[in-house]
Formats: sequence, C-alpha cells, structure tokens
Amino acid sequence: MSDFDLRTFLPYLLNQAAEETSLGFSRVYKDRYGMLRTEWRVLFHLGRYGDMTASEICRLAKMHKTKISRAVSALEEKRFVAGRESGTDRRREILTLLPQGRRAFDDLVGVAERHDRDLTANLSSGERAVLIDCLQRLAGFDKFPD
Amino acid sequence: MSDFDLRTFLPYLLNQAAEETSLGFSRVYKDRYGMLRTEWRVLFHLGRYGDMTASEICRLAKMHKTKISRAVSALEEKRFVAGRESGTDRRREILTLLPQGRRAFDDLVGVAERHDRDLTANLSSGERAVLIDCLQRLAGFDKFPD
DNA sequence: GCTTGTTGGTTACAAAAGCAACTTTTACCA
DNA sequence: TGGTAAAAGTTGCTTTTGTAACCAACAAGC
Repeated sequence: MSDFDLRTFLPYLLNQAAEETSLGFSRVYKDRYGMLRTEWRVLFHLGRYGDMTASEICRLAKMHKTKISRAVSALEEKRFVAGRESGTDRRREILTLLPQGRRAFDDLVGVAERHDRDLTANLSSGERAVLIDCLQRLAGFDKFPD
Repeated sequence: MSDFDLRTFLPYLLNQAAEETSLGFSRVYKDRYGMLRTEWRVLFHLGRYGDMTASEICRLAKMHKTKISRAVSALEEKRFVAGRESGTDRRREILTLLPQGRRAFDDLVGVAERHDRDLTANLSSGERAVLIDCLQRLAGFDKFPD
C-alpha cells in the first residue's frame, strides 16, 4: 500500500468539507427559489456589494463568464435581476436586484447566517479564527482583496 | 446592503479553497493520464486501501454509485483496474489495480504529497493541525471513521 | 480613417453529473 | 417454499458545466 492519507490531503479534504457544509444551504435556495449555486452567487454579489456588471462578478467570484451569463438569464427570467446599459460603454450591462430579488437575498442571507453559526457551533473561537484565516489564504483571498 | 460577508461564509470559502487547491493537481492526472477526478478517486481508494467493491468506495468517498460505475469503466478501458467476482455474492465485483494502475497511483501519490506540502508551506504546524482537525469535523470524518 | 487587438457578453456543441428506472442476485420471513 | 424487499451495478435521459467560437463595441497606433 502506501502511507499517504487521503483524509489529510487538502484538496480532497476541502472538497469533502465543502460538499458536506453546502448541502443544507443549497437545498434551501433550490427548494425555495429554484435557484442553482451559480444563481445564488450572482444574487449574493449584487445584494451584498451593489450593482455591478457580469465581468466584475466574474472577477470577484472567480466564476467563468458563461456560468454568469446563464445565471443572469435565469435570474432575469425570475424577475430577480435586471440589467441597464452603462452610459459610457455600450458593451457593459450593469446588473441590479429587483424587489423580488432583494427579498430573496434578504431571506437567504438570514438562512446563511444561521447555517454558518450551526456549522461553527462545535468550534472554539480560536479554532474558527485559524480556520477562516487558513482558508482565506488557501483560497487566495489575501492576494486579491478586491 | 448587508454586513454578511461571503468571504467568511464557510460553504463558499471551503468551495473556493477547494477549487483553488485542486487546480494544480487535477491538471496533472488529467494531462498525464487522461483521468477525471472521479477516476483519480477510485484509483486512489484501491491503491491506498486495497481491493474493494464499487459500493465500498461509494460509502468511503461519498460518491454516487453511477459516478463510480462510470469511473470504473474508464479505468478498465485504460487497463488500470480489473474486477473479479466475489466467491460468495455474485452481485459484488471486487476491484483491483493492475500493474499500470499501480504505477499511475504511485506516481500520483508522489505528486499529491509534494502538492500538499506546497499548499501548507506558509502555514505554521499549529495552524495546519487546527485546520486539518476542523476540516475533518466539518467533513464528517470524525463520525464515520471507516 | 483604417486596421489590429482587446474586452464584454452570448451561443453552440461536447463532456460530465444527477436522477430515476431497471436487472440480477441475495436476504428475510411468514 | 414462495414472496417481498433490499443490495450491487448498469443504463438512459435530463440538467449542468466546460470549451471554443463568435459578435459587437471600444481602444490604440499609424
């Protein structure tokens, strides 16, 4: 055999933890609003950081632009999001939350906060701090503090 | 807006970290052996934990059985894996690594070990210990120490 | 002005994942 | 012993993702 352990191999471990922890939350936005993860992310970025274009979300969330494009279409279909032209550059479309989208966002942020509290409930505050810090470094958030 | 921060929300953070950290490694098994992540995982389980059936891998890796089924087919195609009948239960097929598969496994374990060392290079050993421990708990590895 | 390159975004096609139905074999139990 | 349920795997179909090509608008250089 070998003594290499999958259960301490970071890419695997992170992936399993990510899958496990997002299960409960993804069920909520899926069941309650028929959204996909990509849609939730776009919704979130608009709700949290204000109006922006697809490519800004692209850069912030490190999602591919085709995913964004499709997520935006779906959110427009649901009347959660609308786009308006940028005055200066007719290629750019500035995206905004519509009232429906804002309501969904507010609702889901509440769910997310509770979910996050539950997840970290059995972690000490010291552990939590180290965990978040390490994860942010691994995710590269320290390099791109956009 | 809202003061909820995506960059500390565990499901998101874990997902970004997982994506970021697995990028380099997945390129290796993809380019070098034309494997998918599912195939690497099956290969790994057989190489590390010895011969087993699809459903055992299923349970250990928490992967859906159709993914395993297809990954096994692909690995058989590559002559990395072969299945033999279990004597006692003709439904079960016990999977084994073939020499080619063993070589690929050995090679990839080396790559994985180096990759993991690189990833944790800027973490103190204390941080690393807390990180691994928290992730294992979040992934549920403490509950199913199979 | 023209031409070349770049950026924002969409679309078409191929690969992969998810889900449900199905086959075969085994286990249980009245 | 027969009948129902459950487990191991596979297959077909749908949804989602990935990739590359593409269009339109802008920018820069000459």
